[in-house]
Amino acid sequence: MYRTHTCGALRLVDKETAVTLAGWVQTVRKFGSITFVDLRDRYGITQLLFSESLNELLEKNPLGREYVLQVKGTVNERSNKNANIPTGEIELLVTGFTVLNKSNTPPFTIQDDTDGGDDIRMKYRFLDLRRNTVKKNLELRYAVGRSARNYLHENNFMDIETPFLIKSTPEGARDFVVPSRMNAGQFYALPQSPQTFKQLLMVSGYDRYYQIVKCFRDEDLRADRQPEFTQIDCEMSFVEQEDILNMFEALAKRIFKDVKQIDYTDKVERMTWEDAMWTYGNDKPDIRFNMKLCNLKKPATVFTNKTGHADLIGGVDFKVFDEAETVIAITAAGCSEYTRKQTDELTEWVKRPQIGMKGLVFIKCNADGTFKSSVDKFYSEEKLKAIATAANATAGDLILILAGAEERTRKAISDLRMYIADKLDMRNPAEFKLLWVLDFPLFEYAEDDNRWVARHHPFTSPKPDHIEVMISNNPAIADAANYLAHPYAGIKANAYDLVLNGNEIGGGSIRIHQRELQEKMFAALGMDEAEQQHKFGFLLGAFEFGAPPHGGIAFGFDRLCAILGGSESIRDFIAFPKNNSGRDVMLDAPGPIDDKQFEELQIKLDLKKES
RNA sequence: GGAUCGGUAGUUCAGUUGGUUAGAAUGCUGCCCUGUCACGGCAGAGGUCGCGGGUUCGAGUCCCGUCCGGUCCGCCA
Repeated sequence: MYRTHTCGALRLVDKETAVTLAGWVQTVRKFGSITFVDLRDRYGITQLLFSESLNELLEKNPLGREYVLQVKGTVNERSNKNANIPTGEIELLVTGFTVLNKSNTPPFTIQDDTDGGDDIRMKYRFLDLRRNTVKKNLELRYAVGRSARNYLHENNFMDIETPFLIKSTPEGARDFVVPSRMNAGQFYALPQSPQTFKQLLMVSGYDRYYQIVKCFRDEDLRADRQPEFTQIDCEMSFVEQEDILNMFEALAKRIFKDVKQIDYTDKVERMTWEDAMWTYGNDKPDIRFNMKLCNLKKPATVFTNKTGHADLIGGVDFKVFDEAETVIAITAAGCSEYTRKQTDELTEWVKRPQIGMKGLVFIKCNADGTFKSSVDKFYSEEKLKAIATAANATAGDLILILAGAEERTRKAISDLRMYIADKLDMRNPAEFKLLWVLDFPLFEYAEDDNRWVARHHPFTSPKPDHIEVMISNNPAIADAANYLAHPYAGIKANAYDLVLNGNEIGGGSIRIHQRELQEKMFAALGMDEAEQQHKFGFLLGAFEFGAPPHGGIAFGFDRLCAILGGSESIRDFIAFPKNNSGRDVMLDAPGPIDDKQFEELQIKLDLKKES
């Protein structure tokens, strides 16, 4: 038997017990003729005490960092206790030991506050994973998964595996492809999600399905995006949107409870996509803080029932505003005392290429009720006051205004809102606030191809009221410049996103389950009958054999874990993540393959040269 | 596809207008130390300054290219 206890198990009640421990040497502290060693495993750290009698043995078998050690001894009450660790009241008085394996000196220290940078830690990820901080993240991930599985199991969901080797359907994200040896010249694709399979499972009658499953997308990466990532993938039959929202906000609450011991009793707020875009300029707003947008001008299009305060800045006062498609203000509470340097910094921030605005207008609402703005020479005190009232600003606040093309300005002011909120510590990492965003547009206009693309995916059903519009209109876009006038632009989907603190953690929809509507949808996306049959014939066929009404949702598991763990990056919540370029720096993957492999695949490599 | 920041000791970093022998901390090695737990003290080893080219009397420092890493935009149904 290698060990009788783990390194986190022993307490004062075990005093005098003879035990055997095994683990890794964390540190060796030689202190004259006695030696302290911290022995570490997954469960904790136990201090070992080597007395003078063992010095000869220690000289023959020296110990170094990360050596794998088996020790026999008796549990001893410490004379100096350490309140910082659970085993701090005891130590093991060593009677004998065996070095099970030696170790090279690790390239970075295996400690919470490691001296290693990301690069070296990823290269030696197996050592990084020994660190407590990384281990805690993986434990959190395991807890989230367990909580989700328990909840879904209790609600009759059944875990069913779906295949990884499937067919490429270049709609949406790029597929990772895998060549088939037995079918020379043909390729599998790795699934971007098990979407069609879970729908087929609904047709098969497995009315509540879930899977915690890897998905693959060959797109460029970010701190919160990996080429292979994990979803909590769910689908239900005989449900309406309301059923799904209730079922899965309860799942989110359950995870909060199990993992963070948070009783999320508040009702989860709901907001239409239009309201989210209008009020926050963003389809995944962080609603932990207010700072709503004030549209100073009626927007050109997009919104059907929204009007801005056109009268406040209409006319011929300030050319930049008068000519801009959109003018939007936000109020930074209590910032009227910002110095020139601080406002300049904000201006520089919005002028960065990533934001891409030409400038920033600000109005200081002074404590005495007067105003000081960068547009004083264009606007009267009365007008500034009217703007302040509209922007919900009071004395002591700072109003920030961006103007420009609608889409860009909306995105910029939304980014600025988050930037200001971070600056003012309005995003409390210990607070969690969920939000359902509903009624997304069904279609998006793809300028490059002058056609419609599915905003969510092509299996999403339109709102019942909008089905008629979809069926009775031709999807062809005659006037590309005025695509928003096309009836399809206004069609809303039975789709919903679950947003947590400004992050999309889940998204789904009520699906199409009738062949005719699905065909119409494919046609709207520019697929003719032959292409539909070739790519999705199996699904269209299945819909003719009693497909029930159904819908579902998928949660981004890695991202959810990162948010619950208080991190921006999902990499620390994945045991073996890829880097920014999609490489595994530990394996040095991807890499070339042998000529023999090419031969078996009957493939000849002919890389296209860059022009 | 694009923007931007970085690459100097095992590791994390500093390195001034280009100027003698490239530093610190930590880790590592040796010696001393019987209550440490970020132990302490003394001594020591450790560098193709990512790579290639250029400018210069002289390049870690300036220029060009390239590779690698971080972040972001596009992209991510």
